Amino acid sequence: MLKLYNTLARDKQEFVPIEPGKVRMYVCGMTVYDYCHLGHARVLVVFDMITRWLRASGYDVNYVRNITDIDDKIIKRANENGEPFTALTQRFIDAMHEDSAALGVLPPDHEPRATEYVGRMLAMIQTLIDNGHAYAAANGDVYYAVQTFAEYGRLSGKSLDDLRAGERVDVEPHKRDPMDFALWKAAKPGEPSWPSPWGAGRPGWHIECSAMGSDLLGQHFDIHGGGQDLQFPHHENEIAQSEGAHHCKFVNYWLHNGFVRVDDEKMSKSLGNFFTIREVLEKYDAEVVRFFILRAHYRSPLNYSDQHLDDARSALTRLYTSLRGLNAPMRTIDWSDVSAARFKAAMDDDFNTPEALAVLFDLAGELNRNRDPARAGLLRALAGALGLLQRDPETYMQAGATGERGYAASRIEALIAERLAARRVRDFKRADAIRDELKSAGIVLEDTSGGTLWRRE
RNA sequence: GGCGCGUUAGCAAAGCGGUUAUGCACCGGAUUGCAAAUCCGUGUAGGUCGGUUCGACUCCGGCACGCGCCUCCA
Repeated sequence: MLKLYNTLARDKQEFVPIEPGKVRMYVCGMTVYDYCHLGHARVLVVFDMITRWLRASGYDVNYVRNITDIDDKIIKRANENGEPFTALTQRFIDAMHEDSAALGVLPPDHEPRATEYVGRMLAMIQTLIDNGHAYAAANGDVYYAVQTFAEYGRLSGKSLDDLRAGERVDVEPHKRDPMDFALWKAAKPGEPSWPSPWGAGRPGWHIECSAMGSDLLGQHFDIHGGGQDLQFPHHENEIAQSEGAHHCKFVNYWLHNGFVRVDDEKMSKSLGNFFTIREVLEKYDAEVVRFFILRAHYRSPLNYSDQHLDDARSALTRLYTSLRGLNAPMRTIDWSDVSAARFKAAMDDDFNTPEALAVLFDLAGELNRNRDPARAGLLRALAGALGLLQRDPETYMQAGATGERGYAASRIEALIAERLAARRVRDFKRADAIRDELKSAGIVLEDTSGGTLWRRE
């Protein structure tokens, strides 16, 4: 029985899908004006893991992750670059696809772009006006009137009074209430715009997700996810828009992943303390990064540092080491097996990946003691549910070893052969010199009964 | 100021009202020509003060510290 922490209920709840056997899930994706950083990597990996686990649990999942390809920052950045905004967004969409593929993130079933849904958004805004939830202001903006939605603040646990009393609420003369938010923004000169009944303009950020979600998944669906920072105001506003327009419950379960931090501070564009995915992948194997993310529970904060990545690499190497030289066929998982059952119990408990990984390490230890191919197959199959351990062990061990400062595989093999010859005549001085030379190049040799294996450090 | 979350060993990170988490690092032993890997073993925890309990890291309360949201942010 799958239980998940629902932000809306502030508690773990048993997962009951709207339609038996099916899960409809929407996750807020990226605003594409720059390369994705590690915070984005976490959303990608976490909801990929959740999708994989739901599928492993037998659900038919329809996973939608949108792309915001029109907004203030995109326009600003495109103007700075002197390029059409569409050229900018396409470039970063391509980059995002590269990054997520590297991290082993499966493509979502649908990846709608905001600019493709403007018509749908306009219709929804009109409905909100008709329903008395929205109003067109004199400046051409259209706002949502938060006071008309009684539940406003329920998701984030804030009351309108508290919000208004907040220190940083700016007063906007066209709004009836300081907390009202824009559904449609009137175009300023030189900005990309779409025609509308309220004049040329472009959609507000929040209406995008309401429109895309309801179009692809229906007015009421199972799971909505995203980073913790989207809880307020973005998701709060989505609820107000969707329920205000459709008069039915929007989403049953709200899932929010924790932040990636640097020195105990949130990693973010505005703080400037971010590391892009591609930056990190220059130094670390993508699977190590994925493992690093899944090592922490998805709702906990995750501190980024080279030391933690090094640590993750050593740990992942232990798992791959246990599979070395074993023919581990992928099989259907027998969930009645004790280890498999432990793994399932952990994952069913709000996707407890740290606990699930502990099961994998126990299996690795078991394999090191007893080289049983069937158990190796189980280890790989369980890890596969997390998108891990799917490569050949030697491929993983040797990946990234031949770089600028590394040695080509052929050269390593030649040196190993030379060392073997030296060892045969008990010239250990020469043999050790070769090993030291490779060691300084980041290559570790391991003499086994079956010959000498090598791996990058 | 309002609302919320966290504090576990050297580092990272879980479960659990009483029984080994797990990983990295470290130490002892086995193995090895020496290593590496692996195995066996030891040690290192639960911010602080109080309460509940036969018994609390685990429940309750105070305090301290840290973090997040209240503004674009995954």
